[in-house]
Amino acid sequence: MDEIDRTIVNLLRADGRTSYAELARRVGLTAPSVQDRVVKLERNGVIAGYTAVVDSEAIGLGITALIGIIPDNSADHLDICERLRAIPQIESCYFLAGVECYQLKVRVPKMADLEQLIHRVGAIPGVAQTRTTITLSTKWEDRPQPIPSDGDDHGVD
Amino acid sequence: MDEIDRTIVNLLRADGRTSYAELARRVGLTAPSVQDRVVKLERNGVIAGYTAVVDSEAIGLGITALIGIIPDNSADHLDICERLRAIPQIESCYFLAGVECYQLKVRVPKMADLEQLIHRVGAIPGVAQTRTTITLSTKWEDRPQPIPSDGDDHGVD
DNA sequence: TCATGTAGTGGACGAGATCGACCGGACCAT
DNA sequence: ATGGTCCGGTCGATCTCGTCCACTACATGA
Repeated sequence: MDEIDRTIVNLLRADGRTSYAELARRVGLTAPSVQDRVVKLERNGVIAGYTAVVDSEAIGLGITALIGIIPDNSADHLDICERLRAIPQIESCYFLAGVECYQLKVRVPKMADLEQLIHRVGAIPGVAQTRTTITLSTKWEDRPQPIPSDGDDHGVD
Repeated sequence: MDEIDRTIVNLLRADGRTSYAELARRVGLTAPSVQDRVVKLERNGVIAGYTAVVDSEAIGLGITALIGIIPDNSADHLDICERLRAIPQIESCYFLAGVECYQLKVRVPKMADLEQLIHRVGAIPGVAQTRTTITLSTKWEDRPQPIPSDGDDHGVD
């Protein structure tokens, strides 16, 4: 994970379809060696994959909400987690240090779908209470920040 | 936005580097017509871009936190938003319906950076209070859900 | 009936991806 | 010092892919 790797990762975060040839020109290497580095970054888990960034409103998922979950004492977190994962509308799921020990980011087409979703989450065994907040607007989302160059490889070779 | 477009978008969300030739094979068209569709999806804003999915821990951003902002009465939201945007560690920013009218998702290398960040956000004029929650683990994040096929193009041609 | 617009096909050509062979410096043990 | 080995890179050949353009099929509407 040297300076060149960081540059490659930053370029691929800015445009995930950048060709190896273009990356090579940017970092001053040839295409095969850039490809070699990218393959290694993928194998090491630094690059987990590539995805198209889609406007959720344009595909009919106009409503975004955050749902906090307060568990009861009997909560089996493996089970809760599994049941949450089975709900496709939950795009993100964080385990938090706080009373609300999960926060979900969900997207649905209509308010009725959100209501149904809240009921479904609330019905999961071990969930004592949920607290839902509608997002009025998304100012920005998943903006890549520059990779810190503190030299440490953080355990990933 | 027909069934083929939805398939293309789903394929590109699953792997943003899928070639036009491969997409063409999957949807039963030729590469040029698939490219034509993708270009239109990009122009219409359905596909906003492409990005590499990076493991934040592997690049030294091991700490994720959620920061809620409670504004005071004098809050100038355009100004707040602009100042928040200038902080690179804030990866996402939602405007919410609630007492905490913003929620930020931030990533930093170390706790000391988080502390500094909280002070910086708290010092923004119009911010009365912040409430920070550390994420102990990310169960999953930005999982793409199938595009609802309700036929409506949602105003985007 | 005939223009017109839309979406797709097929071919051609340049660019990119990918593989194997080779090169040179760093490191290590003899 | 010498030679072996590993690592990362380059070079060249080949195959695939991207991209442009001309042509076709089909639905729409005057």
